[in-house]
Amino acid sequence: MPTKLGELCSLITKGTTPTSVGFEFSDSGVKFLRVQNIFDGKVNYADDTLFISADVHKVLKRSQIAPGDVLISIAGTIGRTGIVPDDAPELNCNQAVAILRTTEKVDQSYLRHWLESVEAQRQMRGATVTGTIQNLSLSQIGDLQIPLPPLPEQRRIAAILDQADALRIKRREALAQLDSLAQSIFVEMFGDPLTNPKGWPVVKFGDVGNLDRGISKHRPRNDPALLGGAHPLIQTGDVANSGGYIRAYKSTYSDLGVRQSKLWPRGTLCITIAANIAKTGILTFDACFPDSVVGFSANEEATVEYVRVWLSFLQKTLEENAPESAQKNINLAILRGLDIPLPPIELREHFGQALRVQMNLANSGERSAKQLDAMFASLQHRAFRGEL
DNA sequence: TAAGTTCGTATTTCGTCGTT
DNA sequence: AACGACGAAATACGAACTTA
Repeated sequence: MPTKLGELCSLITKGTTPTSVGFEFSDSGVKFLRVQNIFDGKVNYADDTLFISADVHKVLKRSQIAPGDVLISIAGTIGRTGIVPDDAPELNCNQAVAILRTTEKVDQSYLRHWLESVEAQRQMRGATVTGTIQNLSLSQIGDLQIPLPPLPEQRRIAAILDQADALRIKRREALAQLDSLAQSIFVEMFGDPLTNPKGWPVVKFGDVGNLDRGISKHRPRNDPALLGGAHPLIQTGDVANSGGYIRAYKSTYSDLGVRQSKLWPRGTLCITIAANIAKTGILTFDACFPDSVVGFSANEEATVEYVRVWLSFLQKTLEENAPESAQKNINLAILRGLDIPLPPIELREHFGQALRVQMNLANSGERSAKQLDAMFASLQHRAFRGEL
C-alpha cells in the first residue's frame, strides 16, 4: 500500500551554490532560497538578502523552482517543508534545498503534511551524518514510503491538517504578541520610558530595590554532586525563554548545590547579564541561579512588573552597547546606573494588576497552545494510518 | 571570594570539493 | 552541470577561568 515518493514526482532535484560553479550572487534579480526561507509549510521569499542575476538563473536550470513545488530542507536541519504558492516569482535555491515536483497522483498539501509527520521524520533518520550535520540525499527522498489513499481522501486529510495547523500557528502568534501588549499598556499609562514625556521623577535603578548577582561558589561549577536535586536552578536560557514569568527550568540543585548558592524568593525579577543580555523574567517559585543572572527585588513589591516592562524597552540598547570580548556581558554597575522614571506607587500597582490579568491570559493561552499541539500530533498520527 | 573576562561545546548554516 | 559529501564559518549558549 505505501508508495515510493519517487513514483509520485516528475522531478526530485536540488540546488547548488552559484559560487561553486563560477557564478556570483547579486544584489537583486531572482530570489535565492536557503533553509531559513522554508518553514511551517511556507516559502518565504519576501526577505531581500540573497539574489542571483536573471542570467545565472537561466543557467542554473536544475534548481529553477515552479509554483506548486514542494520544497524540503536536506542539509543541516532536514525535513523542513514549504509549498511554493501559485503567485510566487521566479525562484532558485541552494544545495540544502530539495525540490519535489509532484504528479497528479499526489496532493501537495498532503505530501507536505506527510513529510512533516513523525513517520516521515523516522524514515529520514537514515540520512548520512557528516561531522555534526545531516545530509539527506535525493535518492533517499525518492525511496521514502508514503501511504497513498485516493486523491479526494488525500485532500480531505490535508484540509483537516491545514485547519488544525492554522489554529496552532494563530495561537502561537497571539502569545508572541502578549509581550508587545505589555509594552503598549506601559506606554499608555506612563508614556515612552526613554523620553519620559509625563515628567515622572527619574531615579537610579539601583535605588529602586536590591540588585545582586546570583551565586555559584563551588568549583567546578558543574560538579555532579551539586546537581540533580529538588531545587530549581535557573539558567540564562530559562530567563530568556520565559516570556516574562519563569515557570520552567532545565536544571536542579541538590541540597549541597543550594548551600553553595543562594535561594531567591518567588517574585524576584531575573535579569541576564552574560551571553543573553538584559532578558528578564519574574520567578514564580523559589529558585537559585548562577552569577550570569542578576536578581532584583523591589523596595515596594508593586514595582517588579513595572521594572520588568521598563527594562524590556532598554534591552536592545543594552545588548548593542554591551562590552564585548569573546562574549557580551553587562555588570551590576551598568544596571544600577540606569535612569528609571518612577511614577507614583498607586499607578505602578495598577500596572502590576493589569499585567497579572495578562499573565492569566498567557497561562490559559499557553495551555490551549499545548492542547492544540497535542491535538495536531494526534490528528497527524491518525491521518496517515487511515484512521481519520 | 566577588566580580569581571575568556573559553568550550553544540548546533546550524553555507560555500566548496571530487566524482560522474 | 548534477550530485553527494565535507568542513569552515557563524551562531548560540552557558559555563570556566583570572584577577584584585
